Amino acid sequence: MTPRNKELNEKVKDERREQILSNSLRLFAKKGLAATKITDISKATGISQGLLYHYYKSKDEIFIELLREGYNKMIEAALGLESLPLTPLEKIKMAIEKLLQGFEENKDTAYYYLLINQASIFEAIPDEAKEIVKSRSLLHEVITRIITAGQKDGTFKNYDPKDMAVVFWTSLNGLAIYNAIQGEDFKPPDANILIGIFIED
Amino acid sequence: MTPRNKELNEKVKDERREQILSNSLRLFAKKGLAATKITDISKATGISQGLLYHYYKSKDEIFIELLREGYNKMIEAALGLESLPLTPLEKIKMAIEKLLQGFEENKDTAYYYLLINQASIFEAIPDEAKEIVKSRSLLHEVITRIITAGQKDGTFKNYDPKDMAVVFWTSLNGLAIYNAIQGEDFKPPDANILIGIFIED
DNA sequence: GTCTATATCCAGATAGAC
DNA sequence: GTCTATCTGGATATAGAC
Repeated sequence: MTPRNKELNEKVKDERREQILSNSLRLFAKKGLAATKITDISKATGISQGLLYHYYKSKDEIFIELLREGYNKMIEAALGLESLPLTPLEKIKMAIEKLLQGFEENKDTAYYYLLINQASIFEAIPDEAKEIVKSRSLLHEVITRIITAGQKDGTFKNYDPKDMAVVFWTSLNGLAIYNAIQGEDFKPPDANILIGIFIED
Repeated sequence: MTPRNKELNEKVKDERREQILSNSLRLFAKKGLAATKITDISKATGISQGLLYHYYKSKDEIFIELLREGYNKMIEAALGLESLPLTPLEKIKMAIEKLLQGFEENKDTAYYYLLINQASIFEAIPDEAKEIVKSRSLLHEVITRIITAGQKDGTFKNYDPKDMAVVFWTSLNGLAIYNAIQGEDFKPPDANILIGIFIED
């Protein structure tokens, strides 16, 4: 086998792994880890159940990889947002709008939220998954910093910034769930309603 | 067997059923329907696995009964709130405070939320459970009516009342989830933060 | 009513042929 | 790489003894 073919094969393998991940994300989000059968995933991907083990060594491994992926995306987005040359208010507005828009345009965004929720709430998930969700506090910290800055410059209300960050995240999480439940019927609420948490308008 | 004994036996049976329900609620909320094994429930209740089938004919039946119970409690609470002789603002304040307080004092309140979420999100739940969660819209309608009244009397902001009801419910739902995740560490955020969704303060 | 034993089924994972 | 066949374990539900 020439190096060229080797490279091509690797690419094909990666693509197949991508397909598996993508199908698993939807299934895990809509059925939950325990209720999603390995055959559900193989059927959705159009391969035999045995072949799936050629790409991943267990159902848990797929779940963990997706969870890690989801977390990384969120943390990157949060840190990216924080570093933009914007006022705190503009940052919060942008976060809310981007997320609501993301929910509407691409179901994957909301699916990742559902995965993280599962991993956070449920006890019966792999240890490695539990480890990943512990980093949740990082996201709270980013938002808390932005809120504190917004209070310093006088634009934000003066409640405990940690409380405000909790309300911020739990509200968006609640909306992600609502979006997943509504499916195609989802219509995002006016972003200004949520911004009322932070400022007088 | 005298009627007196019959009555007593019925009572004992009801109590045992109550214990099973109570343990199942916690387990279903924390592990999910699919990952909760019938032996988990019997162990928690301190009875043999076989005996459980004397009280309920399947795991699904227990789940459905709990779901129905949770819904009835919420709808009763919502309708009760609506009929109180209070202003719309007072009603909303009361709803938020009572719920946050309920989350803190009694984990069952949040567990019911988690059950309803599972039933709403997951596809792999019994048909009868799906039917129950369809009545969710009733709760939205009650809050929408209160919001509309608050807009008429000029105290509430003038966004689409349906959007505001969505934000209201999804926020509280998000907080219920957060509470369940935090467990004993849960400290409810200042209720006034949420009230900022509705009014200028 | 309560338990232990067991029938039945199904799912995760592996083995081996092509 | 891909499939079919199979092993193994575990979970639901039932049966039957006490």
